[in-house]
Amino acid sequence: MPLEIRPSQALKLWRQVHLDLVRDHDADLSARQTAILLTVYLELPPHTVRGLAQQLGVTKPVITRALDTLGKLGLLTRKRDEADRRNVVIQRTVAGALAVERLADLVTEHAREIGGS
Amino acid sequence: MPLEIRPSQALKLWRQVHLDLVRDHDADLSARQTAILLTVYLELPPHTVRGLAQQLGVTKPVITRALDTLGKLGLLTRKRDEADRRNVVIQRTVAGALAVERLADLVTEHAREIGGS
DNA sequence: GGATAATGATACGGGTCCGTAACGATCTGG
DNA sequence: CCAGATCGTTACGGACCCGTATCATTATCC
Repeated sequence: MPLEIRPSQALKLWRQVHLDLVRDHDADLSARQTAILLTVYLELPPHTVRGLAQQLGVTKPVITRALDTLGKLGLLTRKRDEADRRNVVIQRTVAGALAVERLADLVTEHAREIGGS
Repeated sequence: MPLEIRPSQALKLWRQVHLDLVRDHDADLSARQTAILLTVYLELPPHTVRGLAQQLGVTKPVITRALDTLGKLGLLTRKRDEADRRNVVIQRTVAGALAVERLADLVTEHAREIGGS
């Protein structure tokens, strides 16, 4: 059973959630950073720099820098892979899980408000 | 009739759309820029710097700079208000309307894909 | 008309991010 | 064991954005 949503509703939803994110002084994440954050929290581990770069279609330094920022915000951490010490494994944090959960609530709540318009 | 969506679906939707935005090399807009763009295209004109600053809860230079960027991308333009020449009216553009429409399609399409999960 | 208020833009010092190119560390295979 | 491949990070010059304070322009009101 598909999720029914019309273009006009989609835009209202997108706008309202972004307004909330901005007004709550949640860090002003870019589209790239958001994509990385959600990929780490929704897809099965392990997550590596190279893997994320491939999934997003960007270069590795872009991922490294985004991880610097997201790490500074406490939304995730890095750990050396002991099996193959060339790799770095990106791990979730409590703060990151809370932020993602909060985003989910924001979206669902605004979706309910919008309703049939 | 409210728009039914569960938190897990909301997150999947949010991630998929952001992944598409990143992969298509659509300009990597921040949450603030997105909020401004959608406000201009969804709310009734006229839009001013001061009005947008109030709605987003940010200072005026933030709006000015965002308009610089969005203007450079061709997504909207500024025009002096002839009635009160202190004001600047933010106007929509064809390219901006297309980008917004494309975002709407992206959201609706991914919503359909996600369905009952 | 002249003081006051309001609007949007700009200056500033500091931080972040960009893409390209190079780098050190680590693994792999002959 | 050592050349080559692979991983993530860093260096670099340039562009953008931040928040605060200030600016020029325009309108208002006595």
